This record gives sequence, structure tokens and C-alpha cells, in this order.
Amino acid sequence: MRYAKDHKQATHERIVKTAAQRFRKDGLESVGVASLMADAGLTHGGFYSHFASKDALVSEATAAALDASVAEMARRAESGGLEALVRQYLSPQHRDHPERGCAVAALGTELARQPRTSRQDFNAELRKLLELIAAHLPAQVPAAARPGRAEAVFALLVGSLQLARLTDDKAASGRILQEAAEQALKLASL
Amino acid sequence: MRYAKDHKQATHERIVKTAAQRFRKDGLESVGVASLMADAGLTHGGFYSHFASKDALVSEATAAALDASVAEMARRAESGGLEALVRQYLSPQHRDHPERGCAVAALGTELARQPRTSRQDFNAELRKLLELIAAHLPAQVPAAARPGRAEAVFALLVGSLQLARLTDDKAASGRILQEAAEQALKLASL
DNA sequence: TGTACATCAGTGAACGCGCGTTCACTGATGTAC
DNA sequence: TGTACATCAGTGAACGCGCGTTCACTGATGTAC
Repeated sequence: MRYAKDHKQATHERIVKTAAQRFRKDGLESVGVASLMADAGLTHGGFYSHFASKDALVSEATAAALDASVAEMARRAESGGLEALVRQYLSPQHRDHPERGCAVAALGTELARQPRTSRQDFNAELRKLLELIAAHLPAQVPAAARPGRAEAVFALLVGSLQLARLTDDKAASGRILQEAAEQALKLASL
Repeated sequence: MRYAKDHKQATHERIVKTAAQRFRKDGLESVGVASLMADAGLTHGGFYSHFASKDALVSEATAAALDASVAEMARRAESGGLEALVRQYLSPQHRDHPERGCAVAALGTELARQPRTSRQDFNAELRKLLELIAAHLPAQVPAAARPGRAEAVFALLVGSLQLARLTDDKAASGRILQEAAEQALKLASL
């Protein structure tokens, strides 16, 4: 072959990574194939030698985005426990940079409208994320209660971040984040 | 005038109502002006004698959608307290019918990307909703803690409904709703 | 070592289509005489 | 009461544009001789 053997794969990953950012920043429908490929330093024509359709990219990029978040959250939890994970999730930086943050908080309502088959990989990542939280709940939470508790904690994180992003008053937004962190940790340890 | 004096206003409201449903069902960008007007029994040309732009309709229809939800939630809370509100919000019917449900849960991530000015009316409705929840928190919650607590409770509702809509496993989805209802009521009364 | 060839990642023109928006019009009906 | 006119909510053709997708091609480079 005329290119290094991992050349195409590297390009593929670059497109996915670019898409994962753009989708979280601008939404699934506002990001066109041409503008996306330009962002990745390519022309739009080559897109279809990498993906069967834009939908296929949406499916792959949203799962990749969530996968990266799960990895980062795992690192946080490893070093600072659930509290570190929660405080990072509900930080002003996360609120102000959806393009690098949780794909559920950034794209949740749009993804819910996506056909089931396009969401499979995303859902697998979501299960990993919930297991991660469940594993880092305080020791006193009984095993049987952990999955449900993890879901409630994560739901609170997602909802709070979205409310903080929706609110037009910056002070209120910061208050929501802080309050939610306290409530999330309280809820986790009940 | 050749039409009854409230004729145009009635048409305007019909378009807004149709849009409020379609947007919650299909998202803000998937709903075109022509298809929307057809749904309301009109042709697309007349749209601009009712609204300055599609964005103006988005702004008006999303606020109207949330306003209707707030009214319904107020009715629930009036008759059955916070618990009735929570159980209705986290019901399978609400999960399966976003077109008639809460606009935050249906459109939250898209609305967060909308320009500030387009979200003003929506945000006013959101504040009303939070005040409604705050007013129906248990009596023992001190006044100072109520706004923050209401935000956390609502965030949990929004996040849970979105997770229940995202999950591809129907059983897990139902479990999320039930768990969240318990946790929300617990969180409200701490 | 040097040259000819085959490969294929990436290019860019072109496609049909639906989008938001504009505008000259139609025709039903309230008002004036 | 009957007719002529003015109003204006709603119609539908047309606009430029960007969308997702296709495809004949280019040209850099690894391989074969």
C-alpha cells in the first residue's frame, strides 16, 4: 500500500474525534458532513470511504464521546472516589465546555430520538458508566440497592448540568451546580 | 374585517400548539415550517404573517409547551401534593409521550444551544416550575433550603426521564422511573 | 540501485432534495351606501 | 334589503442555499522487476 498501514485508521479516528466534539458543541443536526471533514483537514468526498452514512458516524462518534468521558470519570473516581467524580461533573468547566464533556448531558434529548440500532454502542457505554458509579458508592450501600442508586445519582448529575446550562443567570447556574453536588453525595450515601 | 375578530389569533394559537407537540416529538431542527403548517391545516406561505421567523416560533412554542406542563403539574400538586406530581412526571405514560410532556426533558439539550434571547420566555416558565416544586416541598424543609432543594428534585426528575427514554431495555427503563420516584421523594423530605 | 506499475486515500464537481423565506395573488366576508 | 367595495388571512409558485450522497479522477508511495 502507498500509505503507512495505519494511515487510514488514523484518519478515521481523527474524523470520529472531531465529530465527537462538534456534535456535543453544536448538536447532531447542525453539523454537516462537509464542515466536519474540513474541520478534520479533509474534503467531504472522502467521507463515504470511512462511513456508510452520516448516521453511522453519529452512532460511532457519540459512543466514542461517551467512552472518553467514562475513562476520565474512572480516573477521577480512582484517585478521589465518588466525590471527586461528582465535583468534576458538576464543575463550571464542565458546564461551559460541553464539547469535551458528558455526551448524555450534551446530547441526551437528541439521542433519545435516534433509532434503537444507532444507539446500541452508546447504550453499552452508558451501562459501563452506571457500573462505574455503582462501584464507587459508599461501602454501606447494600449490593442490591447499588444499580438503582447509581442511576438516581447519575440522573441527578445529568439533570443538574442541563439546568445549569439552560439557566440564563450565571449566579443561579453556579448555585445549582453546588447544591446538586451536595445532594448527589447525600443521595449516594443514604 | 372579513373574519371574526379573534380568527387570526385562534389560528396563531393553533400553529403554536401544533409546533409545541411536533418539536417535543421530533426535535427543533427536524420539524420544517411547511410540514408544520400542513399539520395545522394550512399552507406554508402564511407562516410569516404569524411569526417573524422559525426561530421566533421555536421561542414561543417551547415556552408555551412548558407553560402547559407547569399548569398540569400545578393541578397535580394541588390535589395530591408533591408525591402526585413526582409519580406523574416519572410515569411510563410521560416517558412514552414526550409530545405531551415536559419540554425540559424533551428538548433540554437543544434548548441549551439556543441563543439567550430566544430562551427568555422559556426560562421564565422554568422559574415558575421550580417555584411550584419549592412550594410543595414538605413543611419541615426550611425556607432557605427550598430553592436549591427544588432544583435538585427537578434535576433528578429530568435526568431520570431522559435516562428512561435512552435505555433500550424496557424493564430497566421502568426500574429507573420507580427508583427515581423514591429517591426524589426522599431527597425532597431530608 | 533505478524504473514502471498498481494501489487506494483523498479530491472536487455534480446530483436531487428539502430547507427557510418572499411575494404577487385570491377570494371570503364585514362595512358603507 | 341589496349591491359595490375594501380588507387581509391564507395560497402557492419561486428564490437561493446547504444538505447528504455519488463518482470519475488524481497523485503520492509501496512493491516488483
